[in-house]
Amino acid sequence: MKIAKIIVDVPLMQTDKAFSYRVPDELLDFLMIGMRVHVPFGSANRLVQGIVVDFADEEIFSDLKAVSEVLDPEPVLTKEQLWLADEMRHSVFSYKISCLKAMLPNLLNSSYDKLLVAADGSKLRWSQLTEADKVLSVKKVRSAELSVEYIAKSKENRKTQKFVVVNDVDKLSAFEIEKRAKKRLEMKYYLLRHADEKLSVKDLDFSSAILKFFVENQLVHIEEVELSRTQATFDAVSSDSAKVLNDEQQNAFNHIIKSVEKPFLLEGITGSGKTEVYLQTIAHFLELGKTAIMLVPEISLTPQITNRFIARFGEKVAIMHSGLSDGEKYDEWRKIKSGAAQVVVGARSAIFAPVENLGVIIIDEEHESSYKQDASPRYHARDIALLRAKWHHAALVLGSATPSLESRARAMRGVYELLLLTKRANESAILPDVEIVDMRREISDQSSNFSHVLLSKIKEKIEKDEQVILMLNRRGYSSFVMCRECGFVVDCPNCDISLTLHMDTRTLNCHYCGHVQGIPQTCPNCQSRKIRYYGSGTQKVEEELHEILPEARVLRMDVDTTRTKNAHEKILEKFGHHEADILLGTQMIAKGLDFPNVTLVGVINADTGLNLPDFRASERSFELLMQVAGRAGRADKKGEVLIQTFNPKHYAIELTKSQDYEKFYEMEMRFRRELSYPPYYFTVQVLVSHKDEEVAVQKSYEIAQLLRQNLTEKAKILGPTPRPIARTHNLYHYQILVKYRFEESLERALNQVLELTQLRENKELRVLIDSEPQNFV
DNA sequence: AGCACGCCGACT
DNA sequence: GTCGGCGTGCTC
Repeated sequence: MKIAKIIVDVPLMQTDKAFSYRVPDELLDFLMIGMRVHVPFGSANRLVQGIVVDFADEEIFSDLKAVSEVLDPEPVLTKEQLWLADEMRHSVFSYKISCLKAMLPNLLNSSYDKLLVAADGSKLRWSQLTEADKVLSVKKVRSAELSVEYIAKSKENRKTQKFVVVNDVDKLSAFEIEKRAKKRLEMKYYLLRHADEKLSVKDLDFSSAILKFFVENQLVHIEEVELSRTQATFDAVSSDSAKVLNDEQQNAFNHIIKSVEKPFLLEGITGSGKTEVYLQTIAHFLELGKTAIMLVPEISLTPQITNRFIARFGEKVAIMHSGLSDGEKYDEWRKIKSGAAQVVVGARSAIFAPVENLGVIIIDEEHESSYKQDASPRYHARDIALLRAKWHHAALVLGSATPSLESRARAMRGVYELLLLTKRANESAILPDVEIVDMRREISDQSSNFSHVLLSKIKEKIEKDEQVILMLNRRGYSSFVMCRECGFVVDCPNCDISLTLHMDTRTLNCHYCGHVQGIPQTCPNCQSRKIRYYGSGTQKVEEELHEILPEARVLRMDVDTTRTKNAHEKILEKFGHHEADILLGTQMIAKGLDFPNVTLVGVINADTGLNLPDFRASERSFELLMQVAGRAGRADKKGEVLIQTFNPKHYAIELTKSQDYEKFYEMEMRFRRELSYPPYYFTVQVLVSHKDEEVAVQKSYEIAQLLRQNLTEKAKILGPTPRPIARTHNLYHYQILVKYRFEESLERALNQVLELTQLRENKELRVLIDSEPQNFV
């Protein structure tokens, strides 16, 4: 008997293993590892989706159930991907099915429903019943008036277009149609007139009944053609060809294509032409008949970037990002799977793209924390890339102007090979002048967001018809509502956090649990009418700018103005056409924008992110400032950068003036060493949540104790401490941070912690394990 | 999760 | 006596 080992789509600890099913005879030759199936599961035999991961001939279980249905004509997951899922599990502390699902487009996940079958054979869909009808139906099921049938359905769908094709013109013209059938006659002549055209059924001006008549009489047939949902992008881009590399670029290129011994860290200042190196590297591997994955942070996955790849590689490119609909993602996935696309450009999850024969993986802006998924499975794209590069013997390139300390340290230790780009690719371009403005000395109006020097520079640039980018650092910042009389701040009822003001919808929103409420007119605490908006949202800065410089045309770019599809691109396009003088935005304007006419970049508040309780606060601030500074003066005009700060002496800010990554690396490493943080130590965070604060405290102490018992004395266990935002979703959160170097039994100990949640007494306890956490706030 | 089984209290 | 409430345990 052939037995299939199947991982079922029930993400729970108790079901997190392969289940055995009998393979029915008719599927013996057909079923393969990596295919999706539907299997009966549980005492009621409801159908769930599963993935075949192995076969066996024997089984200790006696009466196996059989696979009900196979969903794929060929495997949707490769052997490599199944291996990746196994490898991933050592670090992500998630379920295997969750790892596998991360590799598949959403449309390949089944949806489930139930059918209620009456004695007369009539059927009702459970999901379409009202609550009252559901109660009624349950009773009828119990009295056997109705029976239940479980259904599972793969959501996959393809976009197609139907065309009418005339079978034989002569036959059609000879075919007699009664005179009174006016519409049919009309259609006949219409078809004869357009016999050599592709007539889309959708655009046809005749009813389906008329069309049916012609089909039934075999005068025409319907042809269904599959459409790609992402086709449109390619048409608008004009192609381009390789540029000449300077000696540094050429050197980097030569190294990368020569050896796959170890990963490369390509460290290049803004404008040093990293992208051109990427493009030519990919081109090289394509010539060898191999494929490539190019990862870009989600936020910079703009048409400006993707178009460069489309311009170079045309239809060989598949683009994957979160802005695509499920259908579009599925189409791109199939383009890759079938081999039609050989270059994948995408955000984090594109690291799982089903490419075969991989030649090179490139991770641009490798320091970006968004490469780590902050929901389960908590994988880091860099780790997956290392695994895939190993499997395929592919080259791996990590690129950045400001590498993460982890990567740079590995390069220093010789784990990665360091490749430097120190010159701007366009040699006439000069590095911008960076000036730091000490806001403590701005004696003027305390409430203003603008220093005198920044204002006069803005005026100066606008007069010269040049453009300005202003960045408002929103990290660790939000606008809230406070009463000037009693100091009352409007908080979320579920979370210990102040609500954020959204002027466009005129609501107060909780960014954690999604709670929304109106803006109060009077203070809920003291009834004073002096309840005001605080904080510097971009909207408020925009208003102030408008007041001071009424003649300046301002474009605002933040989460509020980019909510709709393509809003992002439209704003950038407008700015590029000089329809505005100032682009005011949050972090999102720091990445990858290239506007030659921008000669001034102003940072309104450099330090809001600096004091966050996160050991990477300095690193993040430095990266951000370096990045935004790179937006100034990219062409022949010299750029200027003004950074407003209350901490002018902080090294993360001071060192942006000289754009000195080396010095920053040195200082930050010293600090990391002193406090035993990465890259000197590895970290793993355990997050414990419970609706009762006392239980949360008690359980987190228990867990910390358990870890202490199982780890060596060299491991440092911090906490438990309340999270910076101690309560969200009506749950109290406590965190434990383990810092370690070599702990053989760590994985086992952490799995033991997870086992604790299986105890009945811990039913309401939530434990989350995050290896190498990126965000502590 | 989602379903069945089983044990207890409130009813025709 | 039975109906239905939810606590408990299992899923090849």
